[in-house]
Amino acid sequence: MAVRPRLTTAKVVDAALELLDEQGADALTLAAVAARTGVATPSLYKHVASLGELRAHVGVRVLEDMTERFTATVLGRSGDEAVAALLHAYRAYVREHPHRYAAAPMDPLHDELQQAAGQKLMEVLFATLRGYGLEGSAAVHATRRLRVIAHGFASIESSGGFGLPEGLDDTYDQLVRMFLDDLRGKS
Amino acid sequence: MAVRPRLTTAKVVDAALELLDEQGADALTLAAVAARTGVATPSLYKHVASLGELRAHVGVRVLEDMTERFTATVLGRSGDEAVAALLHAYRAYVREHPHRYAAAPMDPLHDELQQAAGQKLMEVLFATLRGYGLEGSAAVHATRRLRVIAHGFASIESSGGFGLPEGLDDTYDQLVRMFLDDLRGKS
DNA sequence: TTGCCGGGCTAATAGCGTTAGCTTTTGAGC
DNA sequence: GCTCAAAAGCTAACGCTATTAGCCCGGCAA
Repeated sequence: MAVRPRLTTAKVVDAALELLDEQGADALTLAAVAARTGVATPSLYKHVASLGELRAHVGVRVLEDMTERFTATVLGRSGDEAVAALLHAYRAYVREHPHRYAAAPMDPLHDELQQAAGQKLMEVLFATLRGYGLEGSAAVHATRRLRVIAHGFASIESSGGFGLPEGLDDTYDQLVRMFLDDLRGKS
Repeated sequence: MAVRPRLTTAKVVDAALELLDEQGADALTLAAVAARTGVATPSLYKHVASLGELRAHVGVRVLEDMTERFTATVLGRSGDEAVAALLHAYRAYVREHPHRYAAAPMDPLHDELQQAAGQKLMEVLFATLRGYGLEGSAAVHATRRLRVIAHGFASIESSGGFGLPEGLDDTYDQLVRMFLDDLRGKS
């Protein structure tokens, strides 16, 4: 019979991501990944140290995915236009892949495996705020405010926390404008 | 021998909250709750329908707890002072009880059991914005922006997502000021 | 006193992550 | 092309989880 191609860590993570997208975080189980990759559950341990490590790998993929999207969005833009585009791209990503976003680590810098991917994503956010003349800690604070708005809104929206979805676009536009006004207002 | 007092749903939830505070969400297991209440695991089902329902009850408690704290904070204040106090109380609560906050439902209005508690908490936020002359949907948007800032910052901070904790107070102050400026800026 | 029923119990099941140990397959060196 | 070691699969098993079924005791009502 046809020999199936050997399994790799990357393929395991692929399967995990599919499962995550389709059925949510609770469905991301080693048994399910094994079934999808056509292998017995314990065999996965040849490619992944534990469920926790698999989750960490998934987190890295999500961070990379976001970095790619946001980089493409911001490229060729600057100033208010870039910031607004970034914020809208952030929200759009979470709407398209809610489970994926929920699986993204909030503190990637504290994990050996995720540190590099986290750093790159942060750099995109940081770079988008270039051109506002922010120096030193002011740039750090501004990046944090950006994250607070993007993550705050997206996480509440994606969990249905806003009650009725009515007027959510307006709410987000107001947040974007608030942030831009704030950026311009303080040196 | 001394008859131990009978178990009630409230006591089960009490034990669950203790466990949550002390050891985090993953430690909130029926076995652990049973051990703490001095009962066999299946006996819990006489007071709680499932682990999911227990979690929902815990969520209600957290919402009520927050409502109480925030109400006390806002009472006797108004305008910018009230809003700033509320935002700082929000952050303080999450810092004091990170696991508890993480167990709070983000969409309480969509759950029969949690709806009332969620409504009350929202009313406190809503009422705090009284006096800014916001009418109709403008008040809704403003409340949403408030939530985005409070939840966004608190959830990132409590999961260590800001990297170094340096200057976090300043970042938060800037967010508070940004929100207040925004409130005053638009009618 | 009788009987009911609420709230405890034990036993059992299915599913999970994980480990141990065996077998098969693969690929590199002679 | 053969050999042999390492990589990668497998089955069996363990302990933990939530959950269900069924029994039993003790208090309260008729």
